[in-house]
Amino acid sequence: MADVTIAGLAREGGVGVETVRYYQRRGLLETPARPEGLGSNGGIRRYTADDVRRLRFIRSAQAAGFTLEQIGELVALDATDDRARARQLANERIAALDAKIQELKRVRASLQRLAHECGSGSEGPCPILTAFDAD
Amino acid sequence: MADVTIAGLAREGGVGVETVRYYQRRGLLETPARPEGLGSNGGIRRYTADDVRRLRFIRSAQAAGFTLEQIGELVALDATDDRARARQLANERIAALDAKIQELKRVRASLQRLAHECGSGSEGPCPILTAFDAD
DNA sequence: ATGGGAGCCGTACTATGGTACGGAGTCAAG
DNA sequence: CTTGACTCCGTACCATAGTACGGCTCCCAT
Repeated sequence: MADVTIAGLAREGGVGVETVRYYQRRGLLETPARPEGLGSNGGIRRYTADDVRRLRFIRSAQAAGFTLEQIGELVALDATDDRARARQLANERIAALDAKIQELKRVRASLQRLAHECGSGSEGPCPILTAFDAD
Repeated sequence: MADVTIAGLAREGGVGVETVRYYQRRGLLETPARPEGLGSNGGIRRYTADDVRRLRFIRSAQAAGFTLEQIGELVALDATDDRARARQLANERIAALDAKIQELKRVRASLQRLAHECGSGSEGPCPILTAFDAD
């Protein structure tokens, strides 16, 4: 993959240009040096496959429930060899994910019950407000 | 359960007083009339078990991923008998939950792999930035 | 009778994660 | 040689979901 401009990077990462800039401001992505001097395209920054990888990492990590602040730590960590810290962060997140998954399953069951109760018959209100009562 | 003041309601719902007020402003909770006239406690509003139920519903629905706006619709819906709409909202959310649960499981697996790779050996960085690459 | 804690209310501020805007420079095509 | 697309940069604005603040009233205990 040839180096790309910020728009290309954004496209590869599935985000908008402004979001890339925002991540740069947050320190999650680096801002490559502007090529200066003659013969340079008007100082347009170029991004590498590495930047794309980083950006995709950010999106996945977000999906995993990390905040941008935590992601910043992870990104920084990648350059170090503090395996213990990396493991710790991962394990904390796994525990949080497990809890979250359980919770989502519970509410899913409640919604299923609600949909079912609202599905049979066709009169009167269905008990929305009590939908989660057995949780 | 005797009727309670706003602080009691908040306590029962596991939220702060300010949050209750916020929900009232959003129209998710009703603001009971202030008892006026002599013999009334200085116009302090009282909340019922029904309000507590409502508040708890809001919290559960939030956990289910509904936004406050959607929750507003659900609460309003409870008073009607539009079963179809209620079912629709529930089913949409179930689908979204299923997707979310799958996604969380995927990233969980990635994190597990990351933790594992960072766990064996104790030298060099672990490949944080590629942790999600197989997703 | 007085001081503290609740309640009431409006308004302002916060955090998170973006999204938009305006001006200036630069490049390529028509 | 102008038009349009894109970059760069700073700054401002947005939505969501709260959280805090200050001023006022009121009741109860000391």
